[in-house]
Amino acid sequence: MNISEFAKAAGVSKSAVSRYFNGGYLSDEKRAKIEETIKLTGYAPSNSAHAVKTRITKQIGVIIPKLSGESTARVTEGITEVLNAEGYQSLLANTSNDYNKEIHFLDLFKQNRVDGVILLATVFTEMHSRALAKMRVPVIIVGQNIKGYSCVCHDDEGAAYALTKLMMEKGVKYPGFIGANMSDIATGKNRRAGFERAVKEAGLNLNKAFCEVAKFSIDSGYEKAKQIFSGKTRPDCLFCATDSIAAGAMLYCREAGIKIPEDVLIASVGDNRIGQLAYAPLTTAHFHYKTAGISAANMLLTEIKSSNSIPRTLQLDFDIIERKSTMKTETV
Amino acid sequence: MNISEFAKAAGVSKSAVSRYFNGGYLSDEKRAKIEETIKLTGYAPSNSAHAVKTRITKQIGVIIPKLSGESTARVTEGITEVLNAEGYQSLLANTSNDYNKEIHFLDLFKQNRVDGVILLATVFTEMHSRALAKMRVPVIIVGQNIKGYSCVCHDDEGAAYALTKLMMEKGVKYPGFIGANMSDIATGKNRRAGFERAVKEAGLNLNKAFCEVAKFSIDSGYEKAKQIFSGKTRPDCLFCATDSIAAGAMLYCREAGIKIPEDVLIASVGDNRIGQLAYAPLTTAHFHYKTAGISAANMLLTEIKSSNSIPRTLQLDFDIIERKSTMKTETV
DNA sequence: CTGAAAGCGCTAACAA
DNA sequence: TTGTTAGCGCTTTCAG
Repeated sequence: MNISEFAKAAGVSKSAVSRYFNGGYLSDEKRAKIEETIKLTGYAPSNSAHAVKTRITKQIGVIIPKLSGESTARVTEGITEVLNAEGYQSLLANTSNDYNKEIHFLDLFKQNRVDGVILLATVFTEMHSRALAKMRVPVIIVGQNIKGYSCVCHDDEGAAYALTKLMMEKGVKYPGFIGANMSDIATGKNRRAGFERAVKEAGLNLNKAFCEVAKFSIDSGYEKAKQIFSGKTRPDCLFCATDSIAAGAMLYCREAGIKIPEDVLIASVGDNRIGQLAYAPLTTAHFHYKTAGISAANMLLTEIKSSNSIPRTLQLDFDIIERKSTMKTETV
Repeated sequence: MNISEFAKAAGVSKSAVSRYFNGGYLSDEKRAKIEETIKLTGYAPSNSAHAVKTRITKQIGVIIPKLSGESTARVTEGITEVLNAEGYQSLLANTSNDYNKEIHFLDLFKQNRVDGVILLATVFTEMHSRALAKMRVPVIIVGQNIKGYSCVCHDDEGAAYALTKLMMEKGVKYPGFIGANMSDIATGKNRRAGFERAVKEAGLNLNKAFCEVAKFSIDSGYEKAKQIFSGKTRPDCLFCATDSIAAGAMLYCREAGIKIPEDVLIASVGDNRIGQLAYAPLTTAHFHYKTAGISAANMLLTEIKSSNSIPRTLQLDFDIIERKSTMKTETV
């Protein structure tokens, strides 16, 4: 059923119907007639046709690196919550950590004429800039701080620093590190920088054999921990870039009989549920992921409404949560 | 830029451009011209306009009860993966466990003229049937087995039975249960049924004081475990409807000094990552969530293509994974 | 193989 | 307040 048929059924003009749905002048009488006919027919106007005329789709493209991961899930949850509340819908694109797909989805979003885009970024390349430049709609980047774009991000360096420092203060001597790929500025580079700053401040040397780069998974954390702990000497503390990596490392430690925190302290960033319940509850930096999603969505909606606004960056703070994995009395 | 402007820029007719994008007859010469001009201008045809004409949006509405939860995330991941691969986009609607919102989103999807709907169902009411009846597109229901609809679901009763039986065989005498709301047929009713069947078969009586209903959260599991374990007598085994609930229960046990598996066996359904890493690794039934998502999406796509097909139900099997939380030698 | 033209369902002047 | 009308950007006959 289309607007003409519906208008006829209701005994009013197309315009009246259009006005009813878009809030124009309308007599109560016609309004009542229309409402009644809606109940009868279940008519709902077509978004597509509406979009062709108005160039407003009320759809937002959301690009995420993966769905089954607590942090991205929480960000996405925050995003969709405010988007839905404001009458927008989310076109969700999952890249499965393949950032070439980000470009692909950006193109798709262009065809869909979305009103805006939120990109949960990992690696940001030249290709990304080019693809984003072509989008004629506001874009918000979450999780990375990229010059020239509106961003919502976390204090990765600060969190890694605080966590590492907390361990340093327990008097450890041989710091270990399992990080993420350095091309991921926030998770890879910045967290590593924070770790190194704290190590340096403590006057310690970094043994390269204790430093590894893992993928974002428990399995990968397990493997890297195995490598690190299978040498003659072992670290007495381990900073992991993410909770998943730490979870994998802890799994290995349990198997290998390495005690946490007696033999090695462990800390990581993210505050996943997993860390809370682990056999050695994990010291972590709580990032406000959902808040990040909410903020990003609000930022986007603001930009959509005010058509042209300058890029701005929102950095969210973190909370250090100390749990058993670093609870060791000083041994200096 | 629209098709007319683009056609002019490329020196061809609108029809030629349309044919280029939709695969009609076209000379190589024109094809080349068009391709070149696309590179130059970055033109992409509007999905909305396309949808108005063809009534095909290439969008699928996906309704989920929540995003940050491993099982739904994995189902959704499976869904989006095949949808994207087939050139469809997912309009994601998160109800935050408020099933009135499901009706709302169904209405929205009608306006969006989505090509199909996938509903990760929890509670299914009369309102749902009515709303679904109004949709003129194929619908697949995931997670529940509902008469008259195409469904992809799990063997909830069987999994609960197998898990409970596994515990019964260890010679326990006082079964405990933390379930989900009975209005959720799959998770609430069926899992409870499986549990009770195994208990009955073992010739044991169910102490009502050891049975609780929890929400889908760690916190709720914790609270209910507290209630169950704070009486004079205690259960010596505990079946939980979900891993989150079990996780909460384990958290309480750890606090209360109740040893797993020495004092109480625990098992639950879902195989969340959390169970693997827990201080007492959790015995669980692995449900193939991602496969469910993939199957549902494929089923939907099939229905979309073949316009009219009869409802069918696909029930996925499970795997029992025994871990330490039930590893107790028989004490008969 | 190609272009002109009609029309998808809707909105938004405009004149009444 | 209202209805008429001219499109929005695209597809798709249809005649060439």
